[in-house]
Amino acid sequence: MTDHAKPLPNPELRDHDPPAADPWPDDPLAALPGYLLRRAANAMMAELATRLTALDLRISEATVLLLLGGREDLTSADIGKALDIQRANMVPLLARLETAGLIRREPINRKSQAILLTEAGQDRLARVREVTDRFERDLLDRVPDAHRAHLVPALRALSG
Amino acid sequence: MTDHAKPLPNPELRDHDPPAADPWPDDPLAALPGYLLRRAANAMMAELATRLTALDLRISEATVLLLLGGREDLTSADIGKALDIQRANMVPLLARLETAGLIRREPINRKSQAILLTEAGQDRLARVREVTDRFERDLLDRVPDAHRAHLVPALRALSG
DNA sequence: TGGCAATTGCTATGATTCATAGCTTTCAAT
DNA sequence: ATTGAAAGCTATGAATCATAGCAATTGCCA
Repeated sequence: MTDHAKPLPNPELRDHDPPAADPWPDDPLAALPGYLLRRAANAMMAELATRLTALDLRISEATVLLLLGGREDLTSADIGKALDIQRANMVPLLARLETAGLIRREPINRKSQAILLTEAGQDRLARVREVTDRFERDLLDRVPDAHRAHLVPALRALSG
Repeated sequence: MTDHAKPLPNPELRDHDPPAADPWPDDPLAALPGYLLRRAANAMMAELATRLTALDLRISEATVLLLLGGREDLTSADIGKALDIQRANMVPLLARLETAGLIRREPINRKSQAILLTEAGQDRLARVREVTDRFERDLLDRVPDAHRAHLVPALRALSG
């Protein structure tokens, strides 16, 4: 939930003058993009998870609602493929959403069923959108102007 | 382990002309920085984890070795604080490293003990550095030149 | 100096996430 | 008509992570 690594204790060299630049001059990890990527993602996801508790949703559940918005033709397997969730793991996820009355299932044929939002699901989705819109805005606000426009393209290059 | 979300099936509108630009024109998540951040981090961490299996180390274990490099004064609690790992969860982590002969413990007083690398630990650390150096280089190589320099500053703004 | 709060390292435990394997039913293509 | 693939599910195990509590020790402060 919290993800704020503390600087290492620095037994010797208590006073090194440039107090700016690198906030953790003795942390061998602070410069590693991979490490920073993980930390940033952890911190942001923890933040988002916290905000979503007000809607009684986990991140994965909110993501499913987002994906379902406006669509009425997606199967459990489709959603799983889009979000990289195993078929087996879709079961409890959708079960929870169904129990909460947010989704229902519509038979496509005797094998497949479409997952679609109930009215309650649409309402909840609207609130999810408020939370995520605000979240995305806050997230971008945290990155300095000079770098902001580069974040999405850079991340996109990494996620494929 | 895999983290490659597939585009959604697009039942209607099979041919929309600009085939470039947004590779997932119908994916409502593709534009969200938070979502991309999570996906990028998952993809990269899966990749790093795979590379580290050759050294029989998990990411958290390799990170501890990295942190321990050159230091001989860090306690379990120090490491935990630096990496944001609960004290309780440091126990099995360090136990595994100790069993593997990579670290040993040196009493500081009757309450605390310093964690330090054995010779084998130093050797393993050297190999960890090779893997992570290469990994960080490959990671940065994946992001287009125009955005590369902005990644670390942007991530740094998000992790604190 | 005596006492008390904080720290250390640990056990135990539960929640969450995620991957794998296997099963049955159904669809689809040859 | 048969067979291979897909859908949806169960069961299970691994890994990560958070919480609570405990005993011993330390350090601060009156």
